[in-house]
Order: sequence, then structure tokens, then C-alpha cells
Amino acid sequence: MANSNSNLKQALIHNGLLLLNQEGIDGFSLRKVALMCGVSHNAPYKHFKNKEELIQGIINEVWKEFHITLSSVAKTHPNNSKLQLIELGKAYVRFMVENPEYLKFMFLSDHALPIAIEAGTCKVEQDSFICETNNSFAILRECAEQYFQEKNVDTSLYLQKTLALWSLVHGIAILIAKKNIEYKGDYLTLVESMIQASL
Amino acid sequence: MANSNSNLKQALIHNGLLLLNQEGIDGFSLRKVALMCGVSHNAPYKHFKNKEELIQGIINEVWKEFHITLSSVAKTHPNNSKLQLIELGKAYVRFMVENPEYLKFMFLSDHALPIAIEAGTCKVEQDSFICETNNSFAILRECAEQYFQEKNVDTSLYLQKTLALWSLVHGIAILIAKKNIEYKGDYLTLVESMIQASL
DNA sequence: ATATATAGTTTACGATGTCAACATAAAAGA
DNA sequence: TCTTTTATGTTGACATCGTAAACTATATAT
Repeated sequence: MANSNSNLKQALIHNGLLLLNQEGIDGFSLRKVALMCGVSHNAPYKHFKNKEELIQGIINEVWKEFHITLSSVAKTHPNNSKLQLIELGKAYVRFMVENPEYLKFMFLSDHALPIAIEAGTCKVEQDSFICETNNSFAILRECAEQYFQEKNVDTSLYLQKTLALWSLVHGIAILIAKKNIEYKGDYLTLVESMIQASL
Repeated sequence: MANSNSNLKQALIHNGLLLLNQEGIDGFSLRKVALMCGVSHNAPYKHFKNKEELIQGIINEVWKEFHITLSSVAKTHPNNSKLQLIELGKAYVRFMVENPEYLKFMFLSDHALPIAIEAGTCKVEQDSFICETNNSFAILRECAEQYFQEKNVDTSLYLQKTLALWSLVHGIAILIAKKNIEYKGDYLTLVESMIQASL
């Protein structure tokens, strides 16, 4: 029971991610994922309550990937909080633009774990399971607060300014990824200048 | 042929919108919409190529509603561009928060008409059909440029600053609507202070 | 050795999107 | 006016999908 237990479970998530990449969200189905794993169409039900739960598993995997991307970017530029913020923003947007199907998948789900924002504090509440949104926001927040500290920003403004930066990056990422905006030229240059102007 | 032509077509869009509100995106189906219109399950195919096209019709309807909301807000505060911008942003966010199913629907579609952004100019390209994104962005842009003019902002920065404001509002709207952020208190107050700080 | 939990299979069912064939009434052409 | 399209529906069929139930085999625990 030790190892082979999560063998198929992991394979389902892995192949689900593959299928999502290959056929997009429209071509995605439980039965296809099962087939890719060489298993009957009902086998997934031993590991996931339903389709929604498998999707949630896949989304968690995407969040992990996202988090790894961001955290490696942050590590690449230590001791330079401004550059960190800019590169974080660019990586954030690039990830969404290059993985539009991930974005749709995540958008369809209603199971995001909210980050509680309360009168000047930003407390991350972890209830039953880990949602990587939190960690990814934590990376951004750390860099941002480091930057604000260096710029002698009033501490009481940290949260609001960080949230504004997050919103800006989140918004432009989705506008570009969803092709609401079409930029002639390198979109990352646009993102960089927008972040720079907002700091 | 004059009138009854688009009779069912309009009814399908209307009832589709109703169904979306009642059952959410998961409960939405072509056949249910047809049933609501008192028509056989294949009748919609005489007016829409497929499900995707009906959805697109519904989305266009939502854009219209969105546009009407924004434009009436802008008209409520003439000659006060700053207030206009703040109220526009709040209305923008409120619309998305109050209609999360609309948001999902729109996110699923790949048929947004992009707004071309090009080296200091923002040209709206209208190809085959009108996408209300453009008009909605146009409202925001008009108010923003009015504001920048009053503040003697360098004209060459208009586009980037408008885009930044749009991104900020778009981003916070989605973060709140998707419950990635949970604000204890009135979220519109948060939005107002964020916009204010960014101006 | 026997009982039980785990992980997989097969079969079945209703809902869905879509296609093809048919019906019918309105519009258009001769 | 008679005929022929065209527009707008209906019915029936089909493959795919998510999911439930019943069954099977294997590994573990007592």
C-alpha cells in the first residue's frame, strides 16, 4: 500500500496536465486521461471523488510549477529588490501568456484559498489544504516589502502598495494572455515599463 | 423574414443568460436553453453554428450590459474626471464580483477582439463585428485622458498610464471576484483607495 | 487461514453536442 | 398562378461524457 497507492494518482495528474497542453480545455476529459494511463475509464474514481477533484489536483500541480518559477526568479537577483520585483512581474505575466489553458482551468475552479486582508495586516489562512496562491503571493510580498523598506515607505502602506502591484501584474497578465490587448513588440518590455512606473 | 427571423435567436440569448444566472456555468447546456424557449433541442442550430457561437452571443449581451453600466456611471459625474475614474473602477469591480458566472463564461471564450497598442498610440481595430471590450475601454480612456490633461501629464505617457490603471482595476476585480483575496469590510472602499493611490 | 480493505474492471444509464433526414410555411421566380 | 427555393423548425440517431453499481483480484491484518 505504501508506494503503488499514489502511483496512478500521480500519473493521472501528470497525464491530465499533458492532455490539457495537447488538446486544451475543450478536449479534456476524465476518460481520456484514464486511457493515457492505460487504465479503465473508472479507475480514476478510486483516487478522486469526481472530475472536479482531479482538476483541482492538476491545478495544484500548476501552482507548484508557478511557485517554482517565481521563487527561482527571486533567487536569481538577491539584494536587488527593485530588479526582483520587475523580474517577478515579467515571469508572472510570461507564465500566464505561455500557458493560457492553465489559466482557463484555474479560472473555472471555485476552490481558491483566499488570502485574508484585514486592516493593515495580511494574514494567510491555511485551512484544510495548501493552495500555492499563498506562497506565490508571499514571494511577491517579501520582495515588495524589502523594496519599500529601502525606500523608507511608511509601513502602514506596505499592504496596500503590495496589493496594488499584485493587481497591476495580475491584470496586465490576463489582459495579454486573453488577447484583450495586442502589443506590437515585446510584451515583456511593456510589463517592465508598467511596473517601473508604478514603483 | 423581417422580424420573426431573430425572434428565436434573441430568445435563446435571453434565456441562455437566465440559465447562466440560475444554474451557473456547470448547469448550462444548449438543450436546456432550447427547452426554456419551448423549442426542440436542435432548433438553436438554425441560428448558431454550435454551442460556442451561442455562448459568444450571450457574452456580447453581457458586454453590452457592462458597457451600459460603465457609461451611465461616467455620465453621473460630468466635469469631475477624478471622481469619474474612481466610480468607473468601483463599478467595474462591482460588476465582476456580482456576476462571477459571467466572468467564467467570458474567460472560456477565445474570441475577444484585441485592442491594438502600438508605440504611443492606442488604435481600436474593428474587424468583422463589434466587441464591447473596446467601447468599455474607450470610456475609461476618455475619462483618464481628461484627468491627465488637467494634471498636465506628458501626453506621451497617456497610453501607458491608462493601461496601468485598467490593469490595476482589472486585476483587483478578478482577484476579488475569484476570491483570491478576502477583504474584511467593504471591498469597494479598498478599490477606491487603491485607485486613488495610483493616480 | 480467513476476513477485510485497496485498486482495478465491466456494465449500465442519463445528459449532452452534433449530424442527417424530414416537414412545412413563407418568399421568390416563372 | 404554379412552382421552386429558402428559412425555420422537428425527429431520430450517434458518439462521448461523467458517474454509479456490481464484481474481481490482490495485498494486508488478525
